[in-house]
Amino acid sequence: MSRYSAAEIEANWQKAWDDAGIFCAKAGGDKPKYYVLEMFPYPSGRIHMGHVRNYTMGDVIARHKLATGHNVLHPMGWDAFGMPAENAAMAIGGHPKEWTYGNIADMRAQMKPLGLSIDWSREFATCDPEYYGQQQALFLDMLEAGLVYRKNAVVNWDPVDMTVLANEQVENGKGWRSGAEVERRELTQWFFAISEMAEELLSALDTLDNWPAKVRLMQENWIGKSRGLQFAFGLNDAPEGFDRIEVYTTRPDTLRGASFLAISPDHPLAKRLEHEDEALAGFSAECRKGGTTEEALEKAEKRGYDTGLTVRHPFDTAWELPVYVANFVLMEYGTGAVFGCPAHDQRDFDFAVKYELPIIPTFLPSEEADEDLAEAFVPPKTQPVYYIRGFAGEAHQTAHEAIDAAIAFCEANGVGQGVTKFRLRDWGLSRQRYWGCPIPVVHCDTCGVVPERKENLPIRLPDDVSFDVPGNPLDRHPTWRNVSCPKCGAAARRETDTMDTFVDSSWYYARFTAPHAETPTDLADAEYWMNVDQYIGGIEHAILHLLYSRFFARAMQITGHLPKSAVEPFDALFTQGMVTHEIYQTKDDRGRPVYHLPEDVTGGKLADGTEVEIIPSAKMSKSKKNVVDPIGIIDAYGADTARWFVLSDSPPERDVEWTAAGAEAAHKHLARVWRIASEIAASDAPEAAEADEALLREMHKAIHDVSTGVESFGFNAAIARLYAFTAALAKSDAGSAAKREAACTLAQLMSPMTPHLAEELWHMLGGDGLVAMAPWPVADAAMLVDDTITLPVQINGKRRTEIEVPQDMPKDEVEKIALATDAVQRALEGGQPKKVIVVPGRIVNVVV
RNA sequence: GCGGGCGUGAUGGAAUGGUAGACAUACCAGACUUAAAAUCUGUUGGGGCGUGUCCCCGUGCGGGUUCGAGUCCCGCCGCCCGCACCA
Repeated sequence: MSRYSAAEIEANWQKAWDDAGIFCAKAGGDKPKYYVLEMFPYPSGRIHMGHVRNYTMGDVIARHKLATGHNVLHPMGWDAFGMPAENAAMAIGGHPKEWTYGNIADMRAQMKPLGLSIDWSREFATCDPEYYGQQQALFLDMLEAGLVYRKNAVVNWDPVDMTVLANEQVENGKGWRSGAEVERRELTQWFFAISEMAEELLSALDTLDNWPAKVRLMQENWIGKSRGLQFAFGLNDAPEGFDRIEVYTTRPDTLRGASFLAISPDHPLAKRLEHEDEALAGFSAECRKGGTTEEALEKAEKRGYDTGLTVRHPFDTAWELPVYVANFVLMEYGTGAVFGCPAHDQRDFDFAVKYELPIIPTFLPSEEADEDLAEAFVPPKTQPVYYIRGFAGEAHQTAHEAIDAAIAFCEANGVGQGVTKFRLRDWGLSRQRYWGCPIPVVHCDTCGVVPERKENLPIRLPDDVSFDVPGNPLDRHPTWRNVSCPKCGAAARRETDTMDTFVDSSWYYARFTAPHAETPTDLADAEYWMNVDQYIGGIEHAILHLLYSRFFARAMQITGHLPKSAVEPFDALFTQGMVTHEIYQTKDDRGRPVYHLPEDVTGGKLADGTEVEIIPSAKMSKSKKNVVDPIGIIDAYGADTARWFVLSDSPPERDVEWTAAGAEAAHKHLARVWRIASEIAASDAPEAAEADEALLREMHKAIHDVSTGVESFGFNAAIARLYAFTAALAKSDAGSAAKREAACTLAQLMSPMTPHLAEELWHMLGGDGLVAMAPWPVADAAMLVDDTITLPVQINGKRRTEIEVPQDMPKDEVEKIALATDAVQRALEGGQPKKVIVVPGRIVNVVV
């Protein structure tokens, strides 16, 4: 071979790794274990650059850990249930199962050429009956433990996908997948009791030191803990059973400014009143119709319906407040009833103005401030305000202090009690879909809901289904649902709902530790491999997947499927950025945008010479046609080039822009490294003491910086160092022995990023065995510091000159030399310096 | 509205409070070549003259702390992300 040929090299070395079986993980042994996992892909059929970046990062970690003497687990699988398979079946015919397994085969074939250090023997798809059968077993155990239950609830119904969605899957009132406006329906559904663990899921966030603060914060906000007062208003002329209206408030300090009570149209009292009040029924119906999108809510007028009823203020039974049914009160949060304090909430203020209700301030910005407010006075959180109707007498207090005082006052006077509430709702898992894990229960007319017997698992999805009509094919299957009751043997019906696909991905990491176990997990294997030491994936899973997984890890502990040590599933989390690309656009004759693929654009022009408009980089998407296919890049340059490029340039947590020029440059560099190494392999230059020493120093600095970079997700910085080391090696006058040593080290340092080229270099230079298994080089601390160093000399904090001094020269001597320099002498003008700061090895600063 | 993050050359970006712009891209110049490609070498934040191991300015804007601030603090401006009729 006379030049770098990725195609030849990569296939060979992949085979060599396979033959040696070096990525096959076995529990046990003396080495410390290391479990690195990237979020497994949905088998859409094609890998994209985002996958390449994600899996390359994981691979760098995995290979580095392998080389540093760890027993590494690095598995891969498929998040294979879900809507797209059914949509494909509806659109192009065929069966979701065939579509999915076909896609998995295609994607596996596209992924293999990347040369990832994956233990493919552990591969599974969540749609394998062996996997979802164990998930059903897990479900039954959770059912027994009271972690899953059934209830009648108002749910989010996606009219396009014709299924229920979890709260987490509704974004701005629209289905996360279909984008359709979500409707409210009342259905009997299965729920995971995640809200029972709210406090634990919240407080344990503090232990996740190696998670991005942003993700922890997002989860904290999602769990939404609040402290407030729950109390009741007494209702005058109450219908039976409604003499007390429960209210929850986080601002009990404003209770003396209350001027009305507002209840949700879905509040039991409102529903009761509807029967006798037609106008109210009409009002409520209209409220329910309104959309829940951000825009709709923004525009929607805050409206109320005066029920004519009144409540008594808890502090003064003679003080009566009107009761409204209002369109802005949610039944889902708190108690479905709120008191309005117009003085300190703009919405309540507007409401009060509209319905001519009193505006009573409880506090003011200062003692001098006017009590007549032109708008609501919302106090700053941390600054004290002047309470005129407070609970600690008239006082300057922060809202925080006042709230505590109010709760204490109310509790002491028997008006309600302080309570903690969470925003987190239970996770509805029922989906009215075919391509998901069947919920293993049976409905019996006499026994009710009966869990399946474990020996009947897996409850397999039937193959003979059709998708010619919308809805759930399981529901209309002629025989599948007809079963006998596991308890009494009478004719019964199988549950036709399947599980939310987020269930599948909530425990797969645990299954990887023993993918063929006859139970969901094997405790010994789980004990050995868990927790995942490093998890890598997109920030888009910050809430849903990661919160559900944290819940499942706990649930699996309770049901005995994970050891006590595995409370949190993921010890460290890294969220990587996206791969973006410029968008190329022209306009058609009606002025509508037409997008063009990057490969069709050269120098800003199409093949026919038409200029394209270049729109700034954005996430690669089919609709904008700014997609670069990894397969094309691997064919043209090889996997190592693609891997090198996605790691260079941008820090891994940020987006990286894919450019043709950048990919080409990456390839040029790899070719250069190959050339330099082959020259070194062929040369027999004599030793050159000084140059040899200089090169070895460079080498040890590179070892240090690359090791640090790889360990701290500073891949771009590690690569920058490798560029510099390569340049130093190319320029060096060292003898061939020293050069060979340096080149071998270069191969080792490059091996996590460009494993195939690294093996080739290693082999070419006479390295022993596989570089993948060679012990990672260790930097010699003595070689990291030069004997003489260049110290910058500042005058009044500005760099003016520099001095060469021995590395270990005492401070006072360094100071003398610095003061003797021309620049300092000039600045001193014969006088004495006011102060001299010498930071050893860093800098000298002379203050004149 | 609430919460968080970011702002550095033409571009992506580097910089434990210690030489701002590493490394790469792009551009320009040179070597090799009949020529191009490939390869190699060099220059490139702005300005000034006195062309120097020179001086001034420079990390969104304004202030502060410090011997020293891209980095820490306060206040603005801009962009991005998350949450949101949450009581």
